[in-house]
Amino acid sequence: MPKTKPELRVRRTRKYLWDALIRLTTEKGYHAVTVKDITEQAMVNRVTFYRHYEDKHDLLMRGMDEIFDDLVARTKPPLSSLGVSLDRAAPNARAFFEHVREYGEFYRVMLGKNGVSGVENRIRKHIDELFQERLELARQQETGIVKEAMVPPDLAISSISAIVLSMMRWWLENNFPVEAEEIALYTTRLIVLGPYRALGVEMETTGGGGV
Amino acid sequence: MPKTKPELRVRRTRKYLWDALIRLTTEKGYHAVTVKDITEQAMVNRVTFYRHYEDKHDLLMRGMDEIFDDLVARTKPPLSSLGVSLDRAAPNARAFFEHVREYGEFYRVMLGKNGVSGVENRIRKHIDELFQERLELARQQETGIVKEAMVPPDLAISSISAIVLSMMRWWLENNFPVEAEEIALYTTRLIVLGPYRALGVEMETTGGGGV
Amino acid sequence: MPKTKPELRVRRTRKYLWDALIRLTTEKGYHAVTVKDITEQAMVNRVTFYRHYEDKHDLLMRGMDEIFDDLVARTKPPLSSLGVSLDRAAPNARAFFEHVREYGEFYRVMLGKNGVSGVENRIRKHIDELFQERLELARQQETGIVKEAMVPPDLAISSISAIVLSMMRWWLENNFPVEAEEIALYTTRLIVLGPYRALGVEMETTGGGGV
Amino acid sequence: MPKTKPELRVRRTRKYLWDALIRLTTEKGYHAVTVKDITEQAMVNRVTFYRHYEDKHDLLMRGMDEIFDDLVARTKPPLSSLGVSLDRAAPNARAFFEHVREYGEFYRVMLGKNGVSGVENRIRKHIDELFQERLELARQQETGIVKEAMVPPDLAISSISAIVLSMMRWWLENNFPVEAEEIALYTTRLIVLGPYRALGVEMETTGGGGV
DNA sequence: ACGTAAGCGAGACGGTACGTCGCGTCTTACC
DNA sequence: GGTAAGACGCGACGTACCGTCTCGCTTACGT
Repeated sequence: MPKTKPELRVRRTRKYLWDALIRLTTEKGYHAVTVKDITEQAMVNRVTFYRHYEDKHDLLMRGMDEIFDDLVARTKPPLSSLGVSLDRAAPNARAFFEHVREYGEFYRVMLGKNGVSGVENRIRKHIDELFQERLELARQQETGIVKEAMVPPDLAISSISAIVLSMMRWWLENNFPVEAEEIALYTTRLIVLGPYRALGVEMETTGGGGV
Repeated sequence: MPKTKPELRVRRTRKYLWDALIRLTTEKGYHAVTVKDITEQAMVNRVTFYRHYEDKHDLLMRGMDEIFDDLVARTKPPLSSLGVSLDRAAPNARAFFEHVREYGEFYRVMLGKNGVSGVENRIRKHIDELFQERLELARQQETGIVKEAMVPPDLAISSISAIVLSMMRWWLENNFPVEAEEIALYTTRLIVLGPYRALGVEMETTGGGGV
Repeated sequence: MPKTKPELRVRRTRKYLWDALIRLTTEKGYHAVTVKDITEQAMVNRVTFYRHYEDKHDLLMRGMDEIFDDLVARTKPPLSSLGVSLDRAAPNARAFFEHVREYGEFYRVMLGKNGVSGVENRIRKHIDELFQERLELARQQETGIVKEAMVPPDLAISSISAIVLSMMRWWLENNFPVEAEEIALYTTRLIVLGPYRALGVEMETTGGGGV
Repeated sequence: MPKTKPELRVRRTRKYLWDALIRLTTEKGYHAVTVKDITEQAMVNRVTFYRHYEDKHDLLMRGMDEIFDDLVARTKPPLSSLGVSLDRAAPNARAFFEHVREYGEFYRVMLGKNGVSGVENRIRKHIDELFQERLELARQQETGIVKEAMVPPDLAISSISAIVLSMMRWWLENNFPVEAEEIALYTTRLIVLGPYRALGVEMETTGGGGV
C-alpha cells in the first residue's frame, strides 16, 4: 500500500468538512447546503475546501466511498448456508444493519426526504449485487430452485433491495426502535414470506401454480 | 367551483413551460435545469415564467398535482373483493399501472437516477394510504387476518409501496416491456408470495410459526 | 448615426462607475483600486459593473475614449499660419490646455505618481501626430526649413510631446496656477527657444553650425 | 560598514529573482508578473522569495537602488565648466547615457509601454536635481544668466528632464542606434536650441524680447 | 574537516478579489 | 391583461494570487 496516510492537519480539515456537510444536510437538506455554509460550519476557509474537493458532490462521494468500503468489507463473507431461518437473521443481513446503525447519521440524512437520490441508487446497486451473487450460488448448487419463476428474476431482485431500503428507512426514521438482529429478521421474513403473509393476512389465493 | 378556465394564451404558456421542464429534466436531470433553460426551451420570456410560477419547484409541484388528481381518481374506487388471484391483477392495481404508462415520461424522469426524491415520497405516501385503507377494511371484515403479524404492520405496508415503486421503476426504465395487466400481476405476486417464492426458490425454512 | 443613446438608468450607472474610478484612483492609485471598491463607491452591484465593462481597464479605456474624442475635436482645425509668436499662444495650443483643464481631474490622476502609463502614451501619441502633421505642412510649404536638422526629426518630435506632457503635469499638479493661454505660451517658448534660453541663460556656444 | 556580505546562496537566490523579474516584465509587463511567475522562472521556492523581499515591488525597488547608486556615482562629479558646446557632449551627459546603456535591459523594460511609472518618476527626480544644482551654480557664478526668464524656472527644469527621458526612450526602443556620445550631444542640442531650431526650422518670430 | 546555524523546499492554510452564473424583481413598451 | 426586452440587486460559484506558517532537509561557513 504505497498510499501514505495524509498529514494530521489534512485529516482534521477533511473531517471537519464532512461533519459540517452531514450536520447541514440534516438541518436544511443537501441541495440547500452551499460550500460557503459548509466551510463556515467547519470553520475552514472556503478556498481550503476547494484544495481538497472539487465541489460539494465530490465531498459527498469521497465520504461515501469510505462508508461503502466498510459496508463491503462487512457483508463480503460468503454465506455459509443457503437455508433460511425465520427466527434468526442471516449473519451478513445482521452485519448490514449493524453497519447502517454505525453510520446512522449519514444514512438517515441521505435517505430522508431531503436526501440525495444518488446515495439511494448506490445502496440499491450494492444490495442487488449481493443477492444476485446469492441467486447464482443457489442456481449452481441446484438448491432451492425447484419451480419456474413467476416473475422476471431481475424484477424480483430489485424488489428485494427495495424492501431492504424500506426497512433501513423505517429503522432510521424511527431512531432504531429495535436491535439490528431484529430488523434483519423482519427483513428476512418480508423477503421470504412477502408482506401479506408477514402481516398475517391469510387469503384464499387462486391460480399461481399452486403455491 | 368559481375558478374559471384560464385564457388560451395562459394555458399555452403553461403547457410550453411544463413540456420544457420534462424534456430538459430528461436530458440533464432536474437539478441541472435552470429557469433560463426552461424559458428558452419553451420560447417564453423569463419574466413570464415568474408570472405563473414561484420557481422551478413550483412548476413541478403544480404539474404533479394534476397528474396525482388523475391517479387518485383512477385508483380511488374501493375494492370489490379482498380475495387475491395470482393469475389476474386486481382492477385498481391495473388502473395504477395504466396511469403510470399514460404519464410515463413524467414518471420515468422523476424516478430515474437524476430524479427528484420528493416525487418518489409522494407516490410512496399515496400507495401507503391505499394499502392502509385496505388493511383497515380487511381488519373490519375479519377476513384474511387469521394469524398475528410477524413484522410491525407499518413496516410491512411500507415494504409494499417499496415493491410497487420498484416495479414502476423497472417498467419505466425498460420502456414498458410488458402490458399493464402483466406488471400489475407481477406486483401482486411479489407482494403475496414474497420475492423468494416468486422467484421460484423453494427453501427449507425453520421456525416462523410454520408458514 | 444608428447608435441610439443608451437608456437613462444605463447612463446613470456608467457615470457613477466612472466617477468612482476617478475618485478612488485619486485616493489610492489606479492599481490599488478594485472592482469591488468601485462598485461600493458607486453604490452599484458588482455584477452590474460586469454587465457594462469587461474589467477595470475597460472602464478606463471607454471613459478615455470619450475624453479623447473631445480632445481630437478641439485640436483638429488646421493651423491658419505657421508663423510663431512668443507673445501669444497658437489657437490649438490654447484649445489643448483648455481641454486639459476641463478634464483636469482625469488628467491629474492619470499623469500623477500613481497613474497609468498607458494614458500617458496615448496622449504622447496624439501630440506626436499633431506635430508630425505640422512638420509635413511646413516641409510642403518650404517655409521655415532653411537648415539641415541637427537631430533626427522623430527625436525632436518626441521631445516636443515630452515637453507638452511636462507642462501638463506641472499645470495639473500645481492646480492650474496660470491661465490656459499662459501655459500654452510657456509651452511654445520652451519648444521654440529651448529650456536654456527660455530660462534666460545666455551662454557662449561653440560649434553647431552657427546658430 | 558593518554590513557583511551575504552568503553565496543568498546572493545567488537574489540574482535569480532579479533576473526573473526583468525577463518576465519584458515578456508580459510588470503588472502581469506574479510572485509565483518569478519564483518559477528563478526556480526558487515561493516562500524563499518572501524570506528576501516583502513583495514584487520591494524586489524592484531594491534592485533599482543598486542601479541608482551607480547612476549617482557616475553623474555626481561637478561640472568643470559651464560653457556649452554643440559639437561635443558634456562629460556627465555622456556618463549618464553610458550608464543607461549598461543597464539597458532594465531601463527598456521600465520605461516601455508596460513599464512602471514609479521608475520614470525616480529618474525624472534625479535629473531635475542635477540641473537644479547646475542652475544654482550658474546663478552664483553670475555666468550666463543675463536676461530674465521667460518661463517659470521649475517649469523649464522639468522640461529638461522630460527631454532627457524622451531621449532615453528613443535610444532604448530603437536599440541604441547611435553611440552614447551622440545621443548625449542630441540631448544637449535639444535643450540648448529647443526642438524647433534643432530640427532646422527657421521661423519668423515676433515678440519675446528679440531672441 | 566538520559541526552547526542558515538557507531552502514542500505544502497546508487564511484571506481578498476575480469574473461568471443563476435567481427573482422591476420598469418600459408593445399588442 | 399577457407578453417581450432588459437593467438590476443579490448570493454563490470555482479560481488566482497573496502572505504566513510549520516541518524537515542540505549546504556553505567559521572554528
